[in-house]
Amino acid sequence: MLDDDYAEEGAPEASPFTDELNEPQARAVSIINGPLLVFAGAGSGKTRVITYRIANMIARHDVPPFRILAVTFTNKAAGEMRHRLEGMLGSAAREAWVGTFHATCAKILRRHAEGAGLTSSFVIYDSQDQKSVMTRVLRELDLDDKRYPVRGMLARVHKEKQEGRGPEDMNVDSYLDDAAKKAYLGYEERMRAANAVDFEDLIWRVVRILEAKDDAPAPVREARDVLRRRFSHVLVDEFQDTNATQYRLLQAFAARTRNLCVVGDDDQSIYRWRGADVRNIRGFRRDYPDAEVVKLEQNYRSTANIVRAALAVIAPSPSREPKHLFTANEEGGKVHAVETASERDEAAYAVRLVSDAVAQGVEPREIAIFYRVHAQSRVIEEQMRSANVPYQVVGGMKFFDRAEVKDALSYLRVLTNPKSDVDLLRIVNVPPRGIGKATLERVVEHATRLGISVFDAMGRLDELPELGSPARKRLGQVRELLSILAASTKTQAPADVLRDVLGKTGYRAVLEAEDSAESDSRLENLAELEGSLDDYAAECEARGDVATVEGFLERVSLDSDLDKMEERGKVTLMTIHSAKGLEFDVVVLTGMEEDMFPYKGMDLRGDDELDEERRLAYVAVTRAKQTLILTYTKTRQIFGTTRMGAPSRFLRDIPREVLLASATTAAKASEAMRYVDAPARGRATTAGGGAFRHPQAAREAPRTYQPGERYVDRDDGHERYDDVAHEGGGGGSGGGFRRGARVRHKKFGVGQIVQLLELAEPAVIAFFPGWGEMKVLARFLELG
DNA sequence: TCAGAATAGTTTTTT
DNA sequence: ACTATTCTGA
Repeated sequence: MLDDDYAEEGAPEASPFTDELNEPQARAVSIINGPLLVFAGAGSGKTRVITYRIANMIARHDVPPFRILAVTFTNKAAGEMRHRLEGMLGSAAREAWVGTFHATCAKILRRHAEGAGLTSSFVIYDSQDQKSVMTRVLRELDLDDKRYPVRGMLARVHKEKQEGRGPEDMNVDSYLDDAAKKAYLGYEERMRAANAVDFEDLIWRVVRILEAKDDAPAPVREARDVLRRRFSHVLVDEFQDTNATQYRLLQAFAARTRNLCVVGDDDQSIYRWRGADVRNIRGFRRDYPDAEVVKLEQNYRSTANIVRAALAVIAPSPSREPKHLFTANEEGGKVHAVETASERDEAAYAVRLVSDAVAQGVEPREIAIFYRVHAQSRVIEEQMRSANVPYQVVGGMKFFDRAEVKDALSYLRVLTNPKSDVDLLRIVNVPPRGIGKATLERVVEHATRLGISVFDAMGRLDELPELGSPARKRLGQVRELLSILAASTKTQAPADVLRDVLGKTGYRAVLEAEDSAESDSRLENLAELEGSLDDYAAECEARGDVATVEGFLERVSLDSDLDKMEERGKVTLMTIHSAKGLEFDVVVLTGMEEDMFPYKGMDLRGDDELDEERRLAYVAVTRAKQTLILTYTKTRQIFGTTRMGAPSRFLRDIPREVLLASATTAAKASEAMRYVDAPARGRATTAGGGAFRHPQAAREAPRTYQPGERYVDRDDGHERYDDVAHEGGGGGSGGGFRRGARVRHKKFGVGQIVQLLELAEPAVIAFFPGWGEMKVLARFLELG
C-alpha cells in the first residue's frame, strides 16, 4: 500500500508512521517539501496523515521541531494533534508549534508587542466585550441604533478586518458605508486606548508585521525578520475554513521555503458566514501552480449506508472539487428517518433511542444528539433529565459567560491591564458603591475626549469640576482599591489574587449576605473559578512555567471548552457546527424539517446560504460511524407559535434503499386523532382498526415492502413505515383494550391507545389531544 | 439608585 | 415562549 519512494527509505517495521496507510495517505505523508494541497474527505484519516507527516519530517528528514508550525481552528484539534505527536515522538514533539490560529498569533504578539503597537499586557476582547465597545462608539457618534444596529456594525467591521482592510481602505458608497467607516475608526481608537485586541486583530496584526515594508519602524522590521525566518514547514488543517487574512498569514510564514501544506474539504465548509472563504482552496492552486495535490477519498469511519446517505446529501451542491468518497466498510444498518408529533415527542423519542443504545452496551460518550440551533437543546435536556440519562451540552451558556464569573474575570483583567475600559466599567460599581450612571458618563466622556482610558481619566478628576465631592471620593476609592490589588498580582498565586479580589472588594460578602439559591449558585461558580485557577497553576508547575494571572486570562479568552468534551459516561448534545471534526457510534440528528434545517431565518436566504446548509447536513451525516437516526416533527413551537413543518429536503435526497422510514406512536396517534376529529367535517370513518391509515390509503392498494415495515401512504406524497421499534409492547392483555382503541378518561377526555403496558395492573399509554401521550391505568378508562 | 415593567430580539460561532 | 436588556417611577 505504501508509496514506492517512501517505502524505499527503508522504514523499519516498528516505525509508527509507516503502518496502515493507504496509497494517497502515504503520498501525503511523504511529500514534505514544496506546496501540497490535500483534499481530505470526511473520515478519511486526515488527522493521522497530518501527524504522521509531521513525525516523518522530524524523525526522518531531520526537520527541527521548532521550525514546524501546524495550525488548527480549535483547541481540541490542536490538543489532539499534540497528543498524538507526543505519542509518536516523545518530548521532541513539544517543540513544534501546534496551536490554533488565534493562540499562535497571541503568543507571537506577546513576544513582539512593540512591533504591533501594543504592550505585552494587552487583553483579548471577546464578542461581548466587543459589543460593549461598539455600543459605546455608536452612542458617541450619535448613530441611531435602529438604522445602525450594534451587531450589524460590528459584523461589518469584522468583515473588513477579515479581509485585511483598515477604516481608511474601506469603499464608501453609501450612508451605511460612511457610518460603518466612522464606527470602525471609533472602534479602533477605543481598542487602542484600552490596549485591547479582538480575534481578528490577533491574526491581522501578525500579518501586518510579516508583510511590513522596509520603510516600517525599526521594531516592526526586527519582528518581521525574526518571524519570517521562524518556520521552515507550515501546515494547516480545515483549510476550507480560513479567511483572507488567515491565508495571508500562512503564505507569509511559508514564503521563504514554500513548504506549505494545506488540508481541507470543500464539502465541509460551514463557516462562510463568518468570513471563511472556500475559494482559498482554488486560490491555493493559483498561487502555487506547482502544488502537489492529494485526495484522500476512502472513508474509514462510517458504514456503507451512512456514506451513501452522505453522498446523496452533498451531491446537489454546485461547484465542488471532483472527488469520489468511497468505503470498504460493511453495509451496516439503514439510516432511520423518524416522524414525530412535536418537538417534545421528538426529544422523548431521541432519549428513548439513546437509552436503548446504552442498554445495549454502547458507550454514552459514543452517542450524540445534534440540532441545528441551540434553542432546540432545551426540550431534549428536559427529556434527558426526566429519563435520568447523563448528558452534557456543548456550547450554549458557557461557564465563563456567567455574570459572576465575568465580573471576577473583569477584575483580574483590570488588574493586569487597567486601561481595559470594558472591564473597568463592568466592575466599577459592582458590588454597588454608589457610583451612578451620570458620574460615569462624565468620566467616560472625558476619557474619550482625551483619547485616554477610563482608569486614567479617574486619576485626573480635578479636570472635571462638575463632579460632586461624594462621586469624586468614591471614584478615588475604587482606583485606590484596584491599585492595592494590582500590587498583589505580581507576587501572589493567581488563585490567591482572585480570593483577594473577592474579599477586599466585598463581592463575596454581598453574595453571602444575600443567602438565596441564586447567590449560592453564584458563590459555587466563583469557587469553581478558583478551582480552575488552581488547576492552571498546577499545570504550569508541571511544565516548569510560572503561573500568572495573564496566562490564565489568555487561556480563558482563547479556550472555548475549558469545560472539556472528554466527559466519560455522558451523552453529548450539540449543534452540528460544534460537531465538526468529531465522530460518534450513534448520531441522532433532530429537527430535519424545512425551515429548521435548512434553517430559514427571518429574511429569505439565498442559494449560497442554502448550499452551506447542505454542507452542514453533510457534516452532520458523516459524523456517524454505525447508526444514524434522523428525526423530524410535524409541528414545532417557534417564537411562541406552533408551526407545521414538512420533512427536510435533505431527508428526501437520501435514496430509499438506505433509508428506513417510521413514525413514533404519538406521531401516528396525532394523525389518527386529527382523523377522529374529522368526521364532523365530513370525512368518512373507515371501519375498525384503520385508525392509523389515512383515508386515502384505503383507496389505494398498499405497496409491498419488507416484512416488518408496514407501508403507510398519505396525501402529502411522503411514504412512511410503521414504527417497528415500538411495535412489540403489550400482547393481548385487557379485555377490549388494544392499540388504536378509543378510550375516555375523566380528566383527559377522549383519546386513543397507542401502547398496552404490562404493569402490576393493566395500563396503557394513550394519546389525548391537548395532553399528549399519557400513561394511565386501565381502570380509569372506559372504552369508546 | 434600584426594582419592577416594558420591550426587543431572537442562526450557526471552532477563536 | 423566553430572556436579556432598557426604561421608568419611587
